[in-house]
Amino acid sequence: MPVLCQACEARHGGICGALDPGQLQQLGRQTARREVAAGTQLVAAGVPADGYANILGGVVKLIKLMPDGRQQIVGLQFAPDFLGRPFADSSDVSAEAASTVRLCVFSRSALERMVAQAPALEHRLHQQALRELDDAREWMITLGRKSAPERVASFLLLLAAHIDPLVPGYSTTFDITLKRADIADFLGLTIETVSRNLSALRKAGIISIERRRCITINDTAALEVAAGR
Amino acid sequence: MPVLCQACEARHGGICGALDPGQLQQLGRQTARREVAAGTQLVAAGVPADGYANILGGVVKLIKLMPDGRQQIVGLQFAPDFLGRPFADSSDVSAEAASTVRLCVFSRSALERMVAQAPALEHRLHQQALRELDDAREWMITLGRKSAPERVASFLLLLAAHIDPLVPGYSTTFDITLKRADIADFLGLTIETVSRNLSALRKAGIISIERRRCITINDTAALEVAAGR
DNA sequence: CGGTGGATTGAAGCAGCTCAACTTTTGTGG
DNA sequence: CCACAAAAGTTGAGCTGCTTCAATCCACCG
Repeated sequence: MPVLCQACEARHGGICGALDPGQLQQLGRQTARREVAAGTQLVAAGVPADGYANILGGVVKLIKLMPDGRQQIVGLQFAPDFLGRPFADSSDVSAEAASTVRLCVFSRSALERMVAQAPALEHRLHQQALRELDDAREWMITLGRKSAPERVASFLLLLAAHIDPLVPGYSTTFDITLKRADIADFLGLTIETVSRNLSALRKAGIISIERRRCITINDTAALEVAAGR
Repeated sequence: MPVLCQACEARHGGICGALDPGQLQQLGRQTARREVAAGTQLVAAGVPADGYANILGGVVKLIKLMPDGRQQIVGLQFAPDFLGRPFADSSDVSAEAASTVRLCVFSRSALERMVAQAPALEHRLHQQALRELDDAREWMITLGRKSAPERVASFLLLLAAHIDPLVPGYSTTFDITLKRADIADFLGLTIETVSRNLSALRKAGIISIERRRCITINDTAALEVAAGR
């Protein structure tokens, strides 16, 4: 088993966990590690994608754009998520690195070859699609029915839950990788409203903020209440 | 091939399209047709589901509920969609018939047996999950970034596109199966705002409304503009 | 140390909500 | 089949929470 894959699989179930050592080695020969800077466009909506990737580290934004420029972040992806749209020439969402992102990239044909050999691989992809569907629907209630304070609290909990794949449950101290504008686009709010509500949580003592990017959650239970569940 | 399945498959790709005639017949022996009234709970969130179904006709609401009673409809399903959460004991969304719904129901074990025999069946389920994911993300931009008038117009277009699986593109005349309260829960608005904006579209001549339930789209292009794309 | 981009804070405006009255449709029993 | 009740929908008026617009602040970097 390639050393890289060991590190990758140590986390909870990347898709490669479906492969046996031989298959893993075969795929390993067709993959490349890459590190991209924050802001890099990884997938362009409507443009045929050249390949796929597994996320080894960092945060990826999934973005949908309206013709007039309004935009909505429809999902965040973290290690060890699979990045790309299987079985389609192009995706209708764009993906952009929100932080420095480490990727394990491979071609479309390489993936298709592996799927043909290992049906369990498609099962893993299917499971991830179902998980993303659950996440998307969970976020729909946030966008449709929660107030601004509840949305901001929900966002902090979501980030705390996923930012470090090695920490089970919530991380208590972490960097918000996203800019305020990204948070606003994720929450369906304006940057001013996001800022005001972060300040409110800070003043309430529920969180602490250092240097505007580093968050400490002082009271997880209170934050959950503030998030509306 | 069972006669029932012919009618079902005539529509665009229900999951059974993945089966050969022999497999179809085998599955056919383990299925039952059922018709349920509007309002019937089909899947309860968090409760182990006894089985799955294909939708043969009607509209199904997928609902998420907050502890304090606020609710959000996170999706609508139409024929020939598959209903249920594969590979999980329970779903975290509830499903309820929004109209009289005709179903082709089968047990969990029946589905699992067929999946084991026909890998193409899982591929179909996977494709539907990806389609639902696309739909959910498309709706997230509606919830997060569109104004009330845009949301109402978007809803009418969504309904027109799916209400009759035999009509390609948009139906021009159809019944809104949903109550105003359902529409509000789908759009993240109140019933009053939904009502006002339907009236506005009617006064603008873009749609006509008869007996409060039957909609005619007079100007599809104008409705698309009103929907924000 | 000064410049730049992102973040915060304040004040005013407005879109959608709440509350309330009324209308239309649907359902039920005589 | 009609009378009546209940449910669903519409419309209006006032209010609230988020946005908009504007000024200021702060971290980072040459």
